[in-house]
This record gives sequence, C-alpha cells and structure tokens, in this order.
Amino acid sequence: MASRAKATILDIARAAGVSKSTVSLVLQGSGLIRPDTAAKVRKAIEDVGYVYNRGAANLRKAHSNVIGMVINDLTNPFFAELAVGMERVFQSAGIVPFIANTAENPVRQEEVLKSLMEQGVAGLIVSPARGSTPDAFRRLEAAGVPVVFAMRRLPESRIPVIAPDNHRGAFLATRHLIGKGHRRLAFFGGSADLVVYHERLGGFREACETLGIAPADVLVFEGETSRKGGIACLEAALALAEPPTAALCFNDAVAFGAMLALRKRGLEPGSDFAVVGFDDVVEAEHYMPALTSVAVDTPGLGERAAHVVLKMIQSRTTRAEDHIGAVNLVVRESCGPDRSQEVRRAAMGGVA
Amino acid sequence: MASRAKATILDIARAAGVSKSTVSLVLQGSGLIRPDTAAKVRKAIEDVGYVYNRGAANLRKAHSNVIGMVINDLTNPFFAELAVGMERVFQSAGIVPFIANTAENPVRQEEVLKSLMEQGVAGLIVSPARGSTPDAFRRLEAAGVPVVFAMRRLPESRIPVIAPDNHRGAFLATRHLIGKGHRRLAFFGGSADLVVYHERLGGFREACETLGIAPADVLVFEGETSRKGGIACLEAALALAEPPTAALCFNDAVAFGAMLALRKRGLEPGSDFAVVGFDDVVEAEHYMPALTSVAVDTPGLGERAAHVVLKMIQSRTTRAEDHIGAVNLVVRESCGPDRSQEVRRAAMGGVA
DNA sequence: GCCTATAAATGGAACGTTCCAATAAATCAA
DNA sequence: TTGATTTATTGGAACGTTCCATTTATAGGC
Repeated sequence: MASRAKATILDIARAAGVSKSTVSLVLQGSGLIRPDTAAKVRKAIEDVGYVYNRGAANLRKAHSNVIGMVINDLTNPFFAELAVGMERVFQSAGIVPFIANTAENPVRQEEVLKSLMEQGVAGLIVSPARGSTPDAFRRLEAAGVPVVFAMRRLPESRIPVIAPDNHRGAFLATRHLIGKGHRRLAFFGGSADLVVYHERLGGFREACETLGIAPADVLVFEGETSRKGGIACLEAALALAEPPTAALCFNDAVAFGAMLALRKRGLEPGSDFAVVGFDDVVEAEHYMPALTSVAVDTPGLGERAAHVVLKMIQSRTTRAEDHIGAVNLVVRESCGPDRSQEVRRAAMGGVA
Repeated sequence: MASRAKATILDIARAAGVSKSTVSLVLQGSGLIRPDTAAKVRKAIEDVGYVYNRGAANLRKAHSNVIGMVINDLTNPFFAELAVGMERVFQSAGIVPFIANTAENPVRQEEVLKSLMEQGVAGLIVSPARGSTPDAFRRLEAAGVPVVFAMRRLPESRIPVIAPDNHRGAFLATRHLIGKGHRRLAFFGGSADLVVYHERLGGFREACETLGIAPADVLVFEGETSRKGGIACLEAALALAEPPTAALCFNDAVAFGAMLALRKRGLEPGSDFAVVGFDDVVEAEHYMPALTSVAVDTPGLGERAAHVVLKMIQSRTTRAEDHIGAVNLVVRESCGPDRSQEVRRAAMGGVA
C-alpha cells in the first residue's frame, strides 16, 4: 500500500519550480547552481519522498559505483574478518559494497558473478570458491571489470592477488616446532585443488628439509579445511604405528578440530601433542589452550584489497601488482612441551 | 583493456539477423519464439559475449529481482548462520541476494538502506542495528518495499518480525538453573536499547519470581553483547560481597567471555559457577566445557524470513504475520555441579 | 545605456531494455 | 484460391536519468 507511482526527478522539478536538469545538477552536488535554488530543490526532494533511481542513472553514465565482494564462505570467521577490513575502506569512500556468498560452490559462484555483472558492478573483490577455474572469470575480464583476488589465487590467472606470504608463514611455524624438539611432523588439512595449500605445504616441506628432518618423518594428511577435517586428520595420524608428535594445520579451523580430537582421547594439546594453526582468527587466543598460529593480518589484507580495486576502477585498468602480506608467528600455549615460554596477548583485545 | 563498447541487445539482434524484440523475448524465456530462432539468438549472445543490463530492464519493468539482506554484525557467527539459512532458499528460487553489513551502526545502516533503495530492491530482510529507530524504515514503507525484520524487532513498528521465543527460552534456561539448586542468579550482558534484551530478561525474571527466588537474589548486569562484555559482567559479579552462583547470558558470545574470565581466575565453569548461553551457535558444543545454551534454530529462522519476504513480494503487500520460532534448551556441561546428566551431540555434526 | 563576460538554468537526445500494438508468415477450413 | 485463425516476429514509445549545447539572467566595463 501507499505505493503511489514513484516520484521522479520531473516531479520534484515541478514541485520546486525548476527544470529537471537543475534537479539533476543538485543531486550531483554541482557547484553550478545557486545555493538558494539548491535548497529549494532539496526541500522538494524531502517533501515528496523522492528516491534516486541509480539504474536509470547508470544507463546514461555507464559507470556505476557498485562494488561487489564475493566470499567463498561467510560462516568462516576468517572471511568475515576479511570482509570487515574491506568494508572499512569502502565506507570511508562513501560507497556501499554488496557482499555475496558462494558457499565454496563454483556453480553458485558462476551465478553470483553473472548477477553482479548484470547489475553493472564497477569492480569486484573475490575470494574464489575452491575448484573454480580461470574460465569463470574470463567474462569479467572481457567486460573490462576490475577484479582482485583476496587470500586465494587461481593457477595461471592474470588477475592481481592480495594474499599473505603463505610459504614463509608455514616455514616459520615449522621451524618453531622443530626448535621445540619435534622430529616427526605432520601437515593437517587442505587439498591439492587449492593453490594456498601448495604454498603452505611448500613452506612446511622446505623447513623440514633444510632443518634436517628425515623425509620419512614428514607426514601429510589431506582433509577438509574445517574443524571436522582437523578431527579426521588427527585420528588418522594417531592411528599410525609411529605417530607424529606435532602438526602444522592448514588453518585455525583445522587446528581447533585437532585439539578437540586430542581432548576426546584424553590427550592435552600442547604438552602431549603440539598444534599450530594458520590465520590467527580472533578465537585463537581465546581457545583452551590458546592456539599458536601464523598471524596474517586479515583485516589489513582486506583493506589493501579494497584500496587496490578502488585504484583500478579510478584508473580504468584491469591490471595491478600482486601484494604479498607479511606474516608472523604468534606463540601461545598449544605447542611444544616447553610451557615456560608462553606468550599471552591481553584477553580483552580480541573483540573486533 | 578489451573494454570495447559493451554489446547491447541490438548488437546481438544484428548478429542473429532478428529484431531486438525477438532477442528480448528469448532473454525472458518466452515460449513464443520458435526454438531454432531462439537457438540462433543464444548462439549470438555467446559469441558476442553479451551481458544483460538489468538496470535498463528495471527501468521499464519497475520490478527488480534484487533482494537485500542487511545484517548488523557479520563477524558474529550467529548472524552468519542466519544469512546462510536465507541464502539457501534464495538460491533455490534462482535469485542472488546481496548482503550488506551495518556493523551495529545506525548511521551506516541509513546509508546502506538508502543505497539499497536506489538500487531498486524488491524486498529486504533486516536485522536492525542496535539503537535504530522506526524512522529509519519509514522511507522503505512509503516506497512500498516489503521488509521483514529477522531476530530483532523495533519498538512500535508495523514491520513483520521473524524471531525466536526469547521469553520462553530464557524461562527454560533459568528454570534449569534453579532446578540445579542455584538460589542466587545473575543475568549477564545486553542493554536496554534492544527489545530482545527485555524479552530475555523478562523470561529470566518470570522464572525467578514464580520459582521462589527472592528479589534480592536476582542480579542484572548490563554489558556489551560480546565476549568482552561477558568478561566484564563476570568480574563485576564476583566483586560482589555475596556473588551469584550461576548466570544466564544474553547470548553465547557473552557466555564464552564469562567462561574465559572464570578460567582466568582459576575457577571451573560448570562446577564452580554455572553458565548458560543463548542462541546455541555451532561453537557452543565445541567449547571447553561445552556450553549449555538455548537453541533457536538460526538457519531455520533465516529460511523462514526468506520465504516470508518472497511471498510478500509476490503478493505485493508490505504486511505479514510475525513468526515466533520454537526454542529448546540444549544441556551440556557448563552448568550445575551435577555432571552426570551431560547431553552431547555428535562431535561431527557442527560443520555447516 | 550598450557590449561583453560570467553565472545559472534549461530543453532535448541518448542510454538499453520491455511491452503493446501491429505486421508477416504459416496453417487451416472452406 | 480466399478468408479466417493461429503462430512468430517486429517497430516504436516509453522508463528516469545525464550531459551537451543553448538560452536566459546577472554583473562588469566603458
């Protein structure tokens, strides 16, 4: 109800006693119109309850100010943190980004991208769904829409990437475990269809190799990148005749799963089996025991991605430099028998 | 680069040797055109790399198929779960919803709503930011845009609400605590500017009253609805000369905070102090100890909200019935000294 | 006062679709 | 064959903006 025919620019022109062009100018904040005329127009807008039709405007302008964020898994707090970082910069640029979730499903991703294109997005930040191919983004490139990948990259794609230094992060974490005296190490979770997996696994392997772990003592367990996957990996590892004593996990969710499974078997994460996570989500420091993890500054990467896409839009290009973010290992309580070296962050700090 | 002038319906008409009207019909899947003509057109679309301009279409149609989900805090897994439920039904309806985050900020919410309206949304699901007034939604109503509130309601607004039975949930939880022998009870977190707060607190109070707790023994601590808030509430409570022995928390985040603070003081949640949460997010069962919480079927409520808004759009109305979802208490390990009655859900079940 | 320069406001065409009314083509009845 | 009916296709006028080229008002200089 009350759905009277929507007011247009013409209605408010009539109400204010000016021409539609004048109204349009006012709407765009042009300095060309006299302040009192502008005021008159603005009042009419208010009175009539006019709402701007961006679709009509874009028809003429061919440059919308819509930016889309395509996220592969919104329920993973890690990606929610990423989204929050991006929003921060978009908000201060006065633009409202639209978030869409692909739920790690390439088919859904295709739908989402199509819909966003039809909507005429000016630019896109995408954390691609697992198993998506460069093909899915061909269309975007053809249309000249600026796209940046966040956190994940695709094999052989020319789209710029904003991601942490996965290789180095994994290397640091592994070196730490070895430094604690562990000699038989596992890598938990992830699967080969993710480029990130190879990067992290690569860092793990390099550390093992250069620091003198025998090839037979480096164990790799693929699995889901979730708590569930972590549980499964741990079970598999402990079923071995000669189980590992420490694990680097693909991400924090996997690490949480592994710790859970340890507890269920009556083992204490940290002293009985060392666990290191990756990403350092806010829960990591609140877990029991607090999780040692590779911090990647997720919101910071989100901000960076937002800046890059903004700049790409502005300079009408579809290319940009990759950005590899610095990482650092945050040592807490979940690894190594040596409990004297605990590092604690203030318990109040983690509520974003 | 490659940003050649975008192909329009006319270009593909030319390429296929038909009229633009025919192309339009094909695009809409009209059965009026001969199958071989349609095929010809579709091929041209593919060849040219045409992308549909929904803005232009909406100009004519005045009925977009865009639905917006306005969420007050995306980093709270609870709301992410809600969003996931909604997405499920939208996906099967073939529509891509756009999510926008207000970060619990009424000003940002205003921007978001404005932007969504300008985009010509067909309908909206909103979990309003704390402290937002019905005024913020007046404009939507005037424009005849169907809106439903999810999880939260506004005082004196005629917009339909999909929410759990907060009063009953709080009542059940409180009764459980009293049944465990607790005689001095606290309510932790939340603040009076949230209708939900009054509902939950109301249930708590009613249970205390009808089950014979002396008014002097019911303690209320307002606070942030986050882990941080829970920590603060617990500190305040234990600072009392005669502290409570159990607390019902506004939500699970507050409960996690409270448990954290207990641990930090060397107290064991469950045996030394009983804690009950609200919402039953997936982490609740994975916490140490597993959190007793009021389950509200968040994704289910999301689905329901999506269905309602879809029906409203279809029947061109802006009114609908409220829906109050059933709740039930999931008893785990975080409350009462009686540890023999643990209820455990399968550890594998929680990964959405 | 007149001419010029500047400032402010305006009409009209275009943007890419949809949809109605109209035409063209195919089918059928006689 | 012709006319009537059905089936496919099409031109043209909208939809609500923007922006260019104009027009009109205002001010300055002499």
